[in-house]
Amino acid sequence: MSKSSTHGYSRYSRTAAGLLGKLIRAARKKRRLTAQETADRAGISRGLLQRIEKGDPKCGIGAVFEVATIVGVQLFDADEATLAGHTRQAEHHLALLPKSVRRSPRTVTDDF
Amino acid sequence: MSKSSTHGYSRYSRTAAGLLGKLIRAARKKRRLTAQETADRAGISRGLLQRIEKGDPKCGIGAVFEVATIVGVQLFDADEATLAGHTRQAEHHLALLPKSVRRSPRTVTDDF
DNA sequence: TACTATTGGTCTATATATAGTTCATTAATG
DNA sequence: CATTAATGAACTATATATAGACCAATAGTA
Repeated sequence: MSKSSTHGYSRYSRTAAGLLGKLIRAARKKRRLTAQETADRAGISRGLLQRIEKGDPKCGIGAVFEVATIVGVQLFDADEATLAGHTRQAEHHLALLPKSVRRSPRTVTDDF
Repeated sequence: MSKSSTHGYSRYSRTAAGLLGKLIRAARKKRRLTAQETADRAGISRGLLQRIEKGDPKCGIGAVFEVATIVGVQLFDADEATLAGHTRQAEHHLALLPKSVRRSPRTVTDDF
């Protein structure tokens, strides 16, 4: 973090992470899953689950996705197969784009 | 990671993280943003951006959300205000749920 | 084709996320 | 009301994510 570092990321990112955490927590309780059992199923510690539900932006996205899936919160509201389909589509889309982004030649004249 | 640790998270989580990375990469190139400039705007290193676009599940969710926002990939396809509204709704929903999940009393009889 | 920005990869030092405890408090349930 | 599972909040040691170089290969432009 080379930027401000005082508050880290943008408000939007923090809001999004916080919302996801709350959705996870609500879904977990709705399904009557204990924090410990949920953590066990996800293969993480109970402490990390607490941070995830609190919306800590430093949590690994894999751990968050894992927990979200377990408690039934769908990020892309799609199953595995559909997701794979979207992946192929994204790859196809990506293949059509230039492989490296060539920045505007900077108007090299460097005038003053 | 106390589980298998050989491949880490579930296939679904890895697919989701990978898809998100590809979407970010495609969106970045579509907007003609170089990796370096995007990383600078997000306040992260170029190396981390590479890992994010590659779908590395170990990347912090805050960093991923930050980059996603910058290149225009909306996780919740909603703006800041709408997100805050959803947050309040989640909080309300959460307030109605029992504060701690009481596991089935285990049929304590411990019979045999 | 020549030039050079962009990218991908590797490596190291540092920061920090995580697991795994412990303890106190809370709140379901009987 | 009593019991005790569940939670929240520290704390420490270890694993590892990250920044910040570096270099080589690629691929846009002119």
